Amino acid sequence: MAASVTTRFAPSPTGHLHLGNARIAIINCLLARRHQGRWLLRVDDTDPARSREEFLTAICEDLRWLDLSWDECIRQSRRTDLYAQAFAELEARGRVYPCYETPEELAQLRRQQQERGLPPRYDRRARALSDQMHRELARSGRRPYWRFLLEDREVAFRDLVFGERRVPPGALGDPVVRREDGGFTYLFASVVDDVALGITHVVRGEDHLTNTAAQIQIFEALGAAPPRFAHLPLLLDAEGRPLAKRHGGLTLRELRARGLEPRAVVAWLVRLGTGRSAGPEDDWERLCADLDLARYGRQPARVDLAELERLSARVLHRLSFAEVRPRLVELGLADADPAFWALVRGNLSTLAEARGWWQVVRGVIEPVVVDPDLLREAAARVPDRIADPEEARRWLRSLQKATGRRGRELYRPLRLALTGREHGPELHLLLPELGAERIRARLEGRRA
RNA sequence: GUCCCCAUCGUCUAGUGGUCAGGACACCAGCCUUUCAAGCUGGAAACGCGGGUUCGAUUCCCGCUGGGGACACCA
Repeated sequence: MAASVTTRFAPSPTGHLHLGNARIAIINCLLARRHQGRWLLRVDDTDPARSREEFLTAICEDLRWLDLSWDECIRQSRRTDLYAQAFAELEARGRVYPCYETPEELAQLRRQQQERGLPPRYDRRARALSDQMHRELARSGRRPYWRFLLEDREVAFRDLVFGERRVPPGALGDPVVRREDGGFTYLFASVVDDVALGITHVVRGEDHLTNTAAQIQIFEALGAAPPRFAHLPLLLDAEGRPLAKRHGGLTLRELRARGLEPRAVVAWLVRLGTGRSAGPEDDWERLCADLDLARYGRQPARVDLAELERLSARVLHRLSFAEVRPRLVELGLADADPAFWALVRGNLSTLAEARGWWQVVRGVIEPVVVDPDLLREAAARVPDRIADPEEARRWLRSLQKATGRRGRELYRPLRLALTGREHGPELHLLLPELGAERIRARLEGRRA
């Protein structure tokens, strides 16, 4: 019954998901899971002009990348019968009315109102049309578009993020619910679906906040109790510009291409705006357990990609070999083993960097020689085998004695020769993985 | 243009008519360490501006500025 929670994520397939969309999706999913409820993917493809199948495919792919799985996928384009039925109900109750203005006329009306310092709002002029005129318009082939007749009363509701909201009568114009082409608008279809699907919590972006009062009236006109609403402030980029106005850079696809860990993206997005920071230990259960809509602030939060990238690296460092194995295979590292992963993971910022280390550990690299004398000495002393870190330590200590070098003086040249890099795993852990042959060759400055 | 929301360290935020204005992430330093990372310890860092109200405002009110959202036969 009403004990359960049902939420939905309602993207329109008109573009790729960006961080802001993803945040809404995740929070909806988390809220449902937290209450053992249902999370639905509702595809808002009521606008045939802008919706594209390939975007839907991409959206699903992106959600799966984040490891979000929906209980059901609903496509609004296949539910027009349902909307028509609800529309007929409203028509029977006199809550919708036909209008005939052209887009140009409406634009002109808005312009005139603005010039007079008035808010642009539909003036219900079509309500004044006589039956006679309706007949004439119909005969001339004009098809109407339809508006929902708002009641002149205050609408009050409590938003889970924005708090008590009161929308005075007259603050809103009658919303369009059906287009001239017969299609239903988002505003209307959304309500009908929320009723039909038993949505209990509508969590969406702040851009929908002003729709809410009108939608509440539609819920009520349909004889349904409105769900709970939570509107989250939109996200801004590092420069403080709205994400939606960006050309790119912050879509999920781009972040994935950049090598970010999906688990980091999820945790970071959920915590953003709450004052609590995300850590690598924040798995799904943890995020679920302390989700609290009331903790989100009302001001738009900024996206700091550098922060996300840091978190991503820390998440990566904790992944087990079993978890990354399939991805290593995808990277062409089918032979990678647990020892390799344990050795290098702490030095990665993205998984793709493992390839470079694979070259270092099991492949061929060009040594960097900065201290030939030292390296020659070291090469001459490489034992036949270095089986484990303990033996490696012993050898390094012996080198210390033999060369009189210690600390950085000793280790930096060795590291550069052996790995070609300034930084990396600790040498005593690395040496056994390299093997004596490779070590000797690289210390001698040979490509190996 | 009209309406709504917001304004505290770099960032996300907590908070109060009298507080050492707290935390987290980032940052800086020290320790540790063969490097990086991690870890530990310490440090620097904020109440947008102008008026009120008040014995006293970061807190309450007004204005300004700034930011966000809405005002589509888009969603």
